[in-house]
Order: sequence, then structure tokens, then C-alpha cells
Amino acid sequence: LESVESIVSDPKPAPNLIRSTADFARYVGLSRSAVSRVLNERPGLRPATVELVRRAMQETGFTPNAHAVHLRGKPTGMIGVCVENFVTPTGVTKLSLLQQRLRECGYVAMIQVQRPGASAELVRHFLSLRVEAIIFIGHFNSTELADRVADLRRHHVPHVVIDHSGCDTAPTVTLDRPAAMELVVAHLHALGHRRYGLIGISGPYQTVTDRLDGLRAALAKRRLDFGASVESLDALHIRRDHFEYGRTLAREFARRRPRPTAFIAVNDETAVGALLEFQSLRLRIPADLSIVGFNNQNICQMTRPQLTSVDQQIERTVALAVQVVSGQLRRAKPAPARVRLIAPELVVRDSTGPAPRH
Amino acid sequence: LESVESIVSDPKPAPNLIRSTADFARYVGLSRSAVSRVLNERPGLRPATVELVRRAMQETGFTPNAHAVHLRGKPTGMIGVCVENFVTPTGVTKLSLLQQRLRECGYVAMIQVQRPGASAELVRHFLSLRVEAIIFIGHFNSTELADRVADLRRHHVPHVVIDHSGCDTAPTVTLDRPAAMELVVAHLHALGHRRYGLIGISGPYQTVTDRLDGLRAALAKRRLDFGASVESLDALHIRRDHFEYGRTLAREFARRRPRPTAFIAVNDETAVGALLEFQSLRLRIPADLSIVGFNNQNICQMTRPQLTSVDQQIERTVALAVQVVSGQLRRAKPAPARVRLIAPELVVRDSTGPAPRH
DNA sequence: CTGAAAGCGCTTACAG
DNA sequence: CTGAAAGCGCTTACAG
Repeated sequence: LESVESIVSDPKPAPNLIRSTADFARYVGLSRSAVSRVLNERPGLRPATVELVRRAMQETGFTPNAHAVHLRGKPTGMIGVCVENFVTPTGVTKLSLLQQRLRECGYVAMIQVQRPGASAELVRHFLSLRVEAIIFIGHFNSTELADRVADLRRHHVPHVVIDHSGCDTAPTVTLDRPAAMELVVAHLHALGHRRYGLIGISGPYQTVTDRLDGLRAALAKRRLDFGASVESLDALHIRRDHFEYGRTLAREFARRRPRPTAFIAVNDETAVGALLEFQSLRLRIPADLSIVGFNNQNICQMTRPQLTSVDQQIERTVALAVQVVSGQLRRAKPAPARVRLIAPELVVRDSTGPAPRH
Repeated sequence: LESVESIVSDPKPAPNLIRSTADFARYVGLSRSAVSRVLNERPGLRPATVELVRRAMQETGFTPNAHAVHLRGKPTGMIGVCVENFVTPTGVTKLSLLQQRLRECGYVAMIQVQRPGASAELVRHFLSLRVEAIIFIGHFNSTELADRVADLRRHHVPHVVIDHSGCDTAPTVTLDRPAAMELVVAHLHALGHRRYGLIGISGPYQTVTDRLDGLRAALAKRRLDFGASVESLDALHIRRDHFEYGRTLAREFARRRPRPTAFIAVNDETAVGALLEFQSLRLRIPADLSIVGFNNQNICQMTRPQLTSVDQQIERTVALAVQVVSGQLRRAKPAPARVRLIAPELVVRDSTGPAPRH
């Protein structure tokens, strides 16, 4: 009897050796067709059969090969997320929210952090995996990003850019940075400040350009000359540590005569660095000078006084970006290269106060 | 002539309609075999042919369908990274480094942030994509993680856990938290501190258990009784905002008589919150009390005094985890369920000083 | 329900 | 170099 058993063809495989629906079908004693119909929830099977297969799936942990399924034509449900300059609190919050929102829409976000300049390679990888859309998030070189957007447009792959990088050929969702500067200037101007120092708002980034444009407009609106009322001491555009950079600039600003009475920082880390350095130089905040941060991160509450800062409205940004992409997916046509602006909010705390008398 | 052209079968397709090597081969005027050989760098083709194909790849942006390639048998080169409790500065640093190191080894890290309890679903997704290994990073429920590890062991999929979560069936790389507590106690004890307050070191987490064990051992070594020398006021184990939680606990501790002279915090955010709250209650640091943080993040330098903190040695942790996984991949056998400990480092700054005289 | 067949896009070994 | 064939793991439509 034993030898008869051993020559039976196609024996029931061990649960851990199940590699395909064929193996699995043999394991449960059904045909591949029957198994496939359970997997894909097709009608016309007895409930008992469905139950049998379901239980065997549990037992064996068998998962149908996604590559075969997708090759057959099923959409991958994957959305590539292409990230640069990732390791910032706001960046992380955006990514986390993005993945959550996409999951709610039934998509799997495949996050890939790329090193600068490697976007072509990464997009090719995503395309070879036949992702259904690609989302760019972070700060990219604008011509490089434009090239990638052209690639995707050519292949009819939906895409959206979160955070404006100066690439105007892509559907984009970004904070309205000029509006942010208008909010900041409105607040500081109302407090009597007329001389503004910029802390770290420099460099070849679209976000910087947008802010400077906004600042210029906000000052013009109040009949202030940009050159006469704004001072920026930036020497280095690339900084390893925003916090230390803020301290360095504050040290320099502290020596200037006349010194600006209000400082506008590129982000909260830089603002906190500057604030602490000013304080250790015996300058009082906000009595001697005011400081405004950017991003409204947790650290705004960690200083004394707490930091006034601009909130990016990340939730709304991410929600809109997902809406733009899912719209393209539904309509199966690319979105126009439109920039959708998110209105910022100024969160006023204690680091800003009335300008000191001379 | 025109009508003759139009009835020619298999015309050269438009560049943007190339979906397969068949389309692409027609586009370049070669056979699928020839194209495939260029794609896979097989010998036996004229340099001119290779060049022709390469250029056409550039022109058209054609990417071979990864699903077909993998179905055929090519390893996916993908490593699934399963993340929980993602949005912390150290978590992000680890992820970023991890992706970088894996890329250097020729692997693509697919990061997926999961909501608690959803690991089964996520691991199934990774398995269906036939990832070559799975890395768990963050704080997981230990029985849930043990279930996942069992799944992977059954399927012979290499895996490693970064950060000990109390699952002792997996190869694990984790900070030596007891050693961290020994460092902290050694430092504080040498400064004369004998009464210790715990700030946020509580809750059903393995990391907490490890630290309390280490604390107990470090005190015993110095003939101090845990119950008599340690005070912990934690009411809430789940906190939305570590910073605010630190402030709350500091407010309570400030009222205690006798009050501990040294405080050990669960992380830097909590420590900074406590430090600022103590200061706003007119307690001097380190003259009246000392505080030690955990993680050695940037914010340790943002307070005055700067915060003494334990450094996790993230680079070494990640490098070792990658080494463990790539070893399994090379040897094609699972690693033993061994816990590899990374030695922490105490970074002494100004928030710790001699214990006050009574 | 089963079983045989076709086909998704690729690679490879083989004959020419 | 080409061309035909086989096969990876799946789904689906079809005949029984």
C-alpha cells in the first residue's frame, strides 16, 4: 500500500511548499479554476467550497503571486511616491498622512526616498512596476522634475506634485507662500516693525523665490521699500543643521547697527536656533526683537517665549493632492498643469510683540 | 502606395504606445529575442545593435514590465519594510538610513507604514509581491509580531526586527536599553543623586520593561532600593503629545516633598517639556535638579541648559540589521532568533550637575 | 463543479 | 542575427 501511495502523481503538497494556485488547488483537492473563483469572489460556488478554500488560505498562508495577477491585467493598485529631502518633521507628517489617505481610497503607496538627481531611475522603476500614478513630494530640481513630468505625461500616467518646485508643467498642490508672507508682514507691521531681518530665506529654491516675492509685494502694499527695510545675511545656502545655522545668523545679526526689529525665519528649527542665540546674547524677546518661524511644528512650543509661526495646513494639502490624483485615475486623463494653492494660517504666540522704541 | 503602407501588418508603433518588448522590437526593427538580449546584457550582439536598442530605450522611455520579468523567475530585489509608530525623529532617521543602506546592497526598500494591528494584511501584501525579505521597524504588539515572524519563517522569507518589541522568536537588532540605564545611573549617582524621578517611562512596552529592568539592576549594583529611590507619577500610558506630557508630569513632580533630585525621561521631547516647565516654576537646572533625555535628538541643543541624553547609535543599528538580512539572503537560510544589542552612548551636556544639598 | 485552452509580457535555449 | 516554442502563475470563457 505504501508504495502505491508513493507513486500517486501530484500528491498533496506540504503547506509550506505551496507556491502557486496549482499547488494550492492540489492541497485543497479542487481545480485551479475553482480556487481562482473563490479568490476573485466569482459567483456559482457552493458556500461549503468557498469556506473550504478560505480556511485553507488561512492555514497555509498562501498568497497568489501579485506579478502573475497584474500581468494578467489586474490594475496594481500601487501609487509611487517619489520623495526628496525627506527627513524633516513636516515631510514626515505629509508622507504619513498621504499613505493613510491613499489607503482609504484603496491604493497602496510605495514610498521611495531618492537621492538628488536619481529621479529618472526611480520613475523608471515605478513605471516598470506599472504603478497607477506617481506623486512627487519634497524639493526637487525644477528642470529635473519637469523631465519626469514629461515622461509621465508621455506614458499617460497620472501624477501630482506636492510643494511647488518651480516646475509649471505639472498639476501641483502647494502652500500659498506669498500669502504666508503677507500674513507675517501684516502681523509684524501692525506691531510697528519696519526693519525686517531674514533668517535662512535664501538659496535656489522655488519656495524661497515665492516667499521673497510675497515679502516684496507685502512691503510694497505698505509703501515700504524692500531694499531699505529688509536685511538678509545669508552666506551659505546649503546647511547641514538648520538649528546651528539659525544660531550663526543670529550672532551676526546681533552685531548689526541698526539691527532689524523683527526676524522672519525659513523654518522653525532656524527660528529656534536664532531665538536661543539672541537670548544668550541678553536680547529680550519680544521686548527687543520679534521672531516668526515657519511650519508650526511642535518645537514652537518648546521655547520661552513660544514661537509665532506659519502653519502649512498639511492635512488640506495632502487631501487635495489625493483628490487630484484620484480624479485623474477615475477619468483616465491627465490633469491640467494647474497650481492649486493652500491658504496658510499664522499661529500667533509670544515671540512677536510691539516694536521697541528707538 | 499609401494604401499599400496602410495594409502592412505590424506597423511601427508610436513611441508612446509601446507597452511590451513585442511593440518595442517592432519599433526598433529587431526581434524580441534580440531586444531581450540587450536588456539582459547577454553576449553575441553587434555593438551597433546594442547601441540602437539603448538609444531607442532612451527615446521611448520603454520599461520592461517588472511583473513579467519577476514571473519569469528574476528575483524582485525588493525588501518590504513594515513600520509602526513612524512619525518620530529617530524613526525617520532610521528609515532614511535603512533605505540608503539597502540601496547600496542592490535592494529596493518598499516602506509601508501600517496602522496598529494590520500587520497580517501588510505582510500578505509583501509576500504576494514576492519581496525577498521583510524588515520590521518600530514598536509592535509583541504577540502580533510573533505571529508575523512565524508566517515568514514558514515561508522561508528572511526577516529582521529593528527595536526589541518583546518578540523573542525573531532575529533582532536593538539598543541595549538596560545598558543605557546603567550609563544614566552611573552618571547621576557619581554626581551625588540618590532620588530619581521617572518621566514617562511607563506603559506596556518592551522598551519600558527593558529600561526599568536596567534601572533596577543599576540601582541594586549601588545598593539602592528601587522602591525607596525611584518615583514615577505616570497616570496615562498613551500620550498624544510627549512634550505636553513632560510638562504635566513636571508640574506634579514640582509639588512633591521630598522631590527627586534627578529626572530620567522616556525621550527628549518629554525631557524638554519637563525642563521648560520646571524652569517656569523657578526651579534651576542643574542647580536644583538634573534631567536626562533619551535619543540625543537635535532638540537637546535647543534648551538652556542643553540636555544630557542617551544616543541610540542609529547608524550602527541600521548597518547591523542590513547585515543580518543580507546574510540570510546570501545563505538562503533564516537567521537564528538572536537579539543583537547595540551599545548606547551617554552624551553629557549641561542639564545634569551635582545633586543639591538638603 | 472540472479540465483544457488561451493569453498577459517576459526570457531562454534551440534550430536555422 | 531571426523565429518559433516553452513556461513562469494567474484568470477567464467554454464545453462538459
